[in-house]
Amino acid sequence: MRTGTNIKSELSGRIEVRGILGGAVNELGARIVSGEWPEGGVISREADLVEEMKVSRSVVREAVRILSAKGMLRSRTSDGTRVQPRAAWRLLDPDVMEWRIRAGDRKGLLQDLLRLRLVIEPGVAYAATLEATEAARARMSEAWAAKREVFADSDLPRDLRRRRFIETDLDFHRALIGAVRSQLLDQLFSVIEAALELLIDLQMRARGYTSDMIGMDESQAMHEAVFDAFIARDAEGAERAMRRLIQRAIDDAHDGFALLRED
Amino acid sequence: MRTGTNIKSELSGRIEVRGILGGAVNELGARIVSGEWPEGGVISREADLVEEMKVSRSVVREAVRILSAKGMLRSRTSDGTRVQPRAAWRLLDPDVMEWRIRAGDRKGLLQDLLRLRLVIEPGVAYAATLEATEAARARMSEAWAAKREVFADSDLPRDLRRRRFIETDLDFHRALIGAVRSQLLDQLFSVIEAALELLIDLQMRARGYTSDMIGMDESQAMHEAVFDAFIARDAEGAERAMRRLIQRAIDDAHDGFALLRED
DNA sequence: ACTATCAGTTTGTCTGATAAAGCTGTGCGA
DNA sequence: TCGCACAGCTTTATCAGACAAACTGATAGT
Repeated sequence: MRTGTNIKSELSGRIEVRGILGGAVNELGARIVSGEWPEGGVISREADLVEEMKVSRSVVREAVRILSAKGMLRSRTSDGTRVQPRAAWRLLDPDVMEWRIRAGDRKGLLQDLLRLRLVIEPGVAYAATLEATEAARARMSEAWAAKREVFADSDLPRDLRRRRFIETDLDFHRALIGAVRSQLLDQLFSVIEAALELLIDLQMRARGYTSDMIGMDESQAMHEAVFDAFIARDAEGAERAMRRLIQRAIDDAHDGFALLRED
Repeated sequence: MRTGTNIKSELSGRIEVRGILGGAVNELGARIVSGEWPEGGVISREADLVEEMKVSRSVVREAVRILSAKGMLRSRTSDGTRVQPRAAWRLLDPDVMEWRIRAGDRKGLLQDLLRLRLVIEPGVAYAATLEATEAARARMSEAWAAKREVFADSDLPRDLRRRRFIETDLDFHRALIGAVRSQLLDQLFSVIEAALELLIDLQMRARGYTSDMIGMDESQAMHEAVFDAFIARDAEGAERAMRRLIQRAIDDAHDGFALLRED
């Protein structure tokens, strides 16, 4: 089942794009986020795109439709197809997210994503603690037990342990979010999570090493605080503990990215 | 500029869809959310859609592409075009949101949206209080002053006052969110806000009356508590006050919807 | 200065033909 | 009997070309 590597090549949740059209969509999407055309500016005419990309007009048109559906383009007869202002883009769409991540400005995106998590997850912890059903409480206990077990198992190979640490960590957060029972929240989190995963992965590759597990102990203790408060039905306590946890992740990420280029 | 009515006919942020294609996209989108085809089931073949909708094959294909870009459909040669599971739909996309709202299950959607607000906005208040720049603090003060002025001005015609009350209320929340300086958060909120607006509007129409201003005093006092804590840089206080505020809105909405059909 | 009109540009829509992908049943061989 | 290669069928994918419609900007007439 598992691929044997924890390297993610693509952000999950994306639309499957096969064939010629898939290539055209990705190319166009990448060209747009790259800033090849300014916001509000017209892109190449259909006829020109046909030549540039060596595909038929129908493929060009369908690709443009897809990008338009994501808020990135807008066509009008005789005026051409224009790049929409970024504020109109579906920034939370996995495809848009991936193009942006690959196009650069990873630091800004990372900050934005982590900030979003910092804003949302404490509230999630609060609401989950108050509203969890018995089933949800049981699921949380399982997730915590699994996380704890992996943490304690020092016999595991370093790499496998690291992978399982991340997996059980994600599952812990997912279980908490699941307790709130909101489709919108589930989806929101899955996009944030996938984007962070890709971002962090690219980051690690760029630095040419697999991050070690420094800070694991603190992280584990902080998760325990969240879990304990959750079980004790202490919503405010869970909220505070979660805030500390995310804040620490942000500090770590900041340190990690500090070595990088921009800013 | 203003239309003279505060009735919203369409959710803001939607892709502009003109012409024949626009009609086809909306029809197909509506048919999908209506459950005409089960999740995972194949929809009509291209050739059949051409007949059903009386449009050309290119229009059908472009419409399908747009819906696919929103995660609602997926096409494969020889297997047909299938409705994707709801979890794959871009639920936060304004178009998808509008189709869902119009298709029914308004109560479930309203609950989900309000729950999302309840989870997010206290965290927003917390982060905004900590991170606001001087400019953001000034903007908040303006927003609060405007809200206060409208509230105090009992000379305004009832209808106008109500409208301005809602406007200044929204602006208050927008100013707070702006203080966090996150594009993703801005966009997330704008979708939630637009959806709630449409939902509440349809609700009021359904009940055939314009909601009066009962509860305005309490609402105003709660906003004041948020503002005061924000100004005093009391992040936890702002968070708590915001939570009370949203919770009350939820209770009100629940009362309002209680008269309705389902559940 | 203003308006109606016309020519030109670009996307929108329709049609038909062919390619490619994927499913399904058939029959051959072990 | 089981499994597998293959052929035929279904459906979407891609290409090509023609004409329609929407909009722009220039121009001519008042």
